[in-house]
Amino acid sequence: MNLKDKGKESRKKLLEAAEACFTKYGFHASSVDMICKAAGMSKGAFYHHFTSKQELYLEMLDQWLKIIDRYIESARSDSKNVLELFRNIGEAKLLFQEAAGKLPIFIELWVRASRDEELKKITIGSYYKYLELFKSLIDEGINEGLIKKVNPDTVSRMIIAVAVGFIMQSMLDPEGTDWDRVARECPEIILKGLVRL
Amino acid sequence: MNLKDKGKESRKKLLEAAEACFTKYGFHASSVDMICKAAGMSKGAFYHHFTSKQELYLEMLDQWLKIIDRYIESARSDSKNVLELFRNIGEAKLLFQEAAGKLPIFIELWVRASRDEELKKITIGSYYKYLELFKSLIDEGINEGLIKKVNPDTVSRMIIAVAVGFIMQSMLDPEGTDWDRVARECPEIILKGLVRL
DNA sequence: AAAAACATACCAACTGGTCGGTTTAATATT
DNA sequence: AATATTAAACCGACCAGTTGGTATGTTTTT
Repeated sequence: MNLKDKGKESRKKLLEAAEACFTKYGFHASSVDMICKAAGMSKGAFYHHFTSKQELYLEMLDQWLKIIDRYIESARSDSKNVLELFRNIGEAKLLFQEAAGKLPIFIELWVRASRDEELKKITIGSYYKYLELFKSLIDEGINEGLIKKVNPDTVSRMIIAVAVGFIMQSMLDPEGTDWDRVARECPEIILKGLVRL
Repeated sequence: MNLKDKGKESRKKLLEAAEACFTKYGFHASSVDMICKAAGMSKGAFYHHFTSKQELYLEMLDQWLKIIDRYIESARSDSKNVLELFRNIGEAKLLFQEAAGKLPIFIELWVRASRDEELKKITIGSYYKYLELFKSLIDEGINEGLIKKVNPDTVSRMIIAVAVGFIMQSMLDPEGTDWDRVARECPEIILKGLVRL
């Protein structure tokens, strides 16, 4: 293997080891030493590839956001209209299976971001991206007559709240219920409402 | 002032200082030294009143859970039926004003609890308490014919998801919208649904 | 030979917690 | 009322352990 590829591979190994540690123990409790050992490499290698622990964290985050992007994009292209999109997002098999292990990191990021300006900028950037996406979808739905005349801002934030809230709960109480089922049923309830007419 | 009262007061001062620090910097980043300085006391005093940083944290948490209890209780007694209760909980003036500053601690607790067995027991205990409360309320609503025949587990977890999700968002983006308004409008939307009939 | 990739020893800063001693207030004794 | 005794409240120097990060040297590929 040539040098460049070896470097890339080491970088990847470190990133994967870090991800595993962060998931298990959290960002702070995962020391650089621990990550290095988990990756089977030395501290020198670590600081050869990354300038700091935070930088590695940001790169990890960046890769993760790209995955979410792809996921949303695919849900979007699989859907004929807004209602179907919501149902497809709720399907969330990807979110609760493939990426389930990474969710604690995501939540921890959110908490850290509220106190770290650098993280906040990045996180809030993505947050607004999805917020605006949802808003425009709801607007669209309203114009098409599919959705009631509601405040798109409120509803968008509500959708995000539900998603984030489920992640939080599944983290605390993973065995408490069938989260796949909850994620499946929930969009339908939001769309149709609780009150008996 | 007598000794006993002086002790209680010091304890209180430490708890308040700790709460302020935890809110601003988080549990980990708030060192015992920092808390002591903020309280205007010494480390000796700290460890005279608490056996560890964690113990203080747990006591703070305990007091906080009692406040939430009182809040839920009052919303409950102010409501004639289930639907009204949901609307009153959504009112949430208490939640987003009086206690707004404490919310980051609450979320951080949640994240820490997913990794700390002692914290998890306590947190999940409260979680189930409210979960069961909501479930029984929804059952009641279904029996009364006010609410559609939905899965009470799903809906209960959805309600908690919305609440927690809003807290998370208001933490990251406090000025992004009128969270009071969102909290007011949201229960109505959940009750009535999004789809135009 | 040059440069990228990696290893090892090391450090300054900081952490939660301890410990011996001092102050202060309540109580018992004279 | 004055004094001695006791125990809670408090202080701050100190410790052992850990951390992120550095400095310097070695190996490996180009």
